[in-house]
Amino acid sequence: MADEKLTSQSENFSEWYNQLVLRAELADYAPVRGCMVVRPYGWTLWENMQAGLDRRFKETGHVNAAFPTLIPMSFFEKEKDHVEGFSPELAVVTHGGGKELEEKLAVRPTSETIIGYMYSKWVQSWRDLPILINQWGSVMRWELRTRLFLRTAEFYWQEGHTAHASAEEAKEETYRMLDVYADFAENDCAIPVVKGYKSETERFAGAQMTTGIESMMRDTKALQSGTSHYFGQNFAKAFEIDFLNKDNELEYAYTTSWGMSTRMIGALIMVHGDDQGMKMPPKIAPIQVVIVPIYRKDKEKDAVMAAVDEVFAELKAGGIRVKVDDREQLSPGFKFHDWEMRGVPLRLEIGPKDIEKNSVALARRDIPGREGKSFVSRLGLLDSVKETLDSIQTSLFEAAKQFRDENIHDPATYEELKEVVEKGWAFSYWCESAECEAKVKEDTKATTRVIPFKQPEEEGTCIVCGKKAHKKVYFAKAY
RNA sequence: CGGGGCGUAGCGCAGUCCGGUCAGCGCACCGCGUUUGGGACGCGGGGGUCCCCGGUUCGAAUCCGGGCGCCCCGACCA
Repeated sequence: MADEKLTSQSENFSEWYNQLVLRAELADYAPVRGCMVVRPYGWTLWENMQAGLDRRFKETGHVNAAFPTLIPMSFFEKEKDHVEGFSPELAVVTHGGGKELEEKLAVRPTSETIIGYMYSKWVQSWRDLPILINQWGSVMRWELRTRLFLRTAEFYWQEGHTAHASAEEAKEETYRMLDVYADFAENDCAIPVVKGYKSETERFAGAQMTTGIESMMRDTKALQSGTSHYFGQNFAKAFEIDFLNKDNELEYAYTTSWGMSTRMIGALIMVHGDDQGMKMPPKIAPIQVVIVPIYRKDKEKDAVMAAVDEVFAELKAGGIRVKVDDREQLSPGFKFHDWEMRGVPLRLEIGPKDIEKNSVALARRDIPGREGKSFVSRLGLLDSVKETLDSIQTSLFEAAKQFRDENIHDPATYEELKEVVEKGWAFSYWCESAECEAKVKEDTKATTRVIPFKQPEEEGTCIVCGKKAHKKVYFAKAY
């Protein structure tokens, strides 16, 4: 079992994060450098995320398929920016069946190339479009510096790849899927996000436009948790995805891709977690309610366990993901801390006093200590539990939003910007030049995160160079 | 890839300077008993190629040479 206390967030935020991931049994280090094992508690969380996303993908007309892990190396040569972006981090298979391969194979770092190749075979006519395919899988990028969930050599994700007959339609798709991500992040994960464009330098390798959702972690650093790209005809030209349009003219298709990964788990931990551990939003929590039985003598135990079993059955039948912690050798106090660390949103205590009064004790994970405890009647318990879970879901979102908004600053001068990005985000006018962007990065290590879709009416002056600026952008240190 | 730290029981560590009762501690684990509304306790017990390879030595966790791995901090990235 874990040691008693986690390193506090204020003492050492990364240490807090690492300890929490290991102790909550979300993931563990694999024998291969940079790789992780996602443990059952972490994977169940991922499955719940997958369910929320997959439902939204299906609702927007997408279907799932699977493409291979190995991609001929030559495919990466076909799109100039793409190869430049990804070659440094490719893992390459050179041998198979004991022999050196004629053509080396890359372990996919993302699947634009192989999917582009396949789409070129499948598309001849405008009637074949659009193609709206998603795949769930893993990819590998040879990262230099890794962190569990945030950046690992292999990570699990989904990648949607679509091809369309017009630029407008493909752009619509790009925005639509970013909206899906934002909706999922805010409603299911209780993580407030900013939607917007990535700057030219932050753009995905090979994309004409990259959009993303950005959120603020408890240490005020920014994390991008989902992206959606518009490729124009770049990949279509590279892989000859062409079709006859309604005017009987040969035209290249317009493609998009969009992805969200297990990094979202890292976001969840860092957006909601506190010194006690995780806080799982009820909608995706692997366990929504844990029941801790409390008793002294065997006689009490029988009565308590009978009540516990009844409550368990009632909640389970009501569709709640509920677990009874019936470990005999551990004290209730230990169990309280244990489940708090794992982030279970609602704890239910049942002891002799509750049997007497036909009640149960509820303890909310989002409100620490006595304040979060209440005693409710066994009658109508399912409704009380559901209401409380809804309330926790909402309050997690509100708390995260408040924290984020409190830490977004509007510096008046460049000097002030430099101070502000040490403890939050700066929201400033920017002339959109790469030079000014680079200067901020050099001076502060903060980068442009997103250029929000929602922009003020007025124009302003660039916080860096003072020239006329049309856009406001978030500058922040990022993961 | 540079800088720092580390590798001894499942986990966290001491021991390494100065070679020889140094194979040890805490937690976890197993057994029995008492406990249980905010991190229980007593007694008994099991568990180790001291990261690997080589060298020095009568003798190496300890000294020397080489390797491997992991973590943390910096340049690239979902």
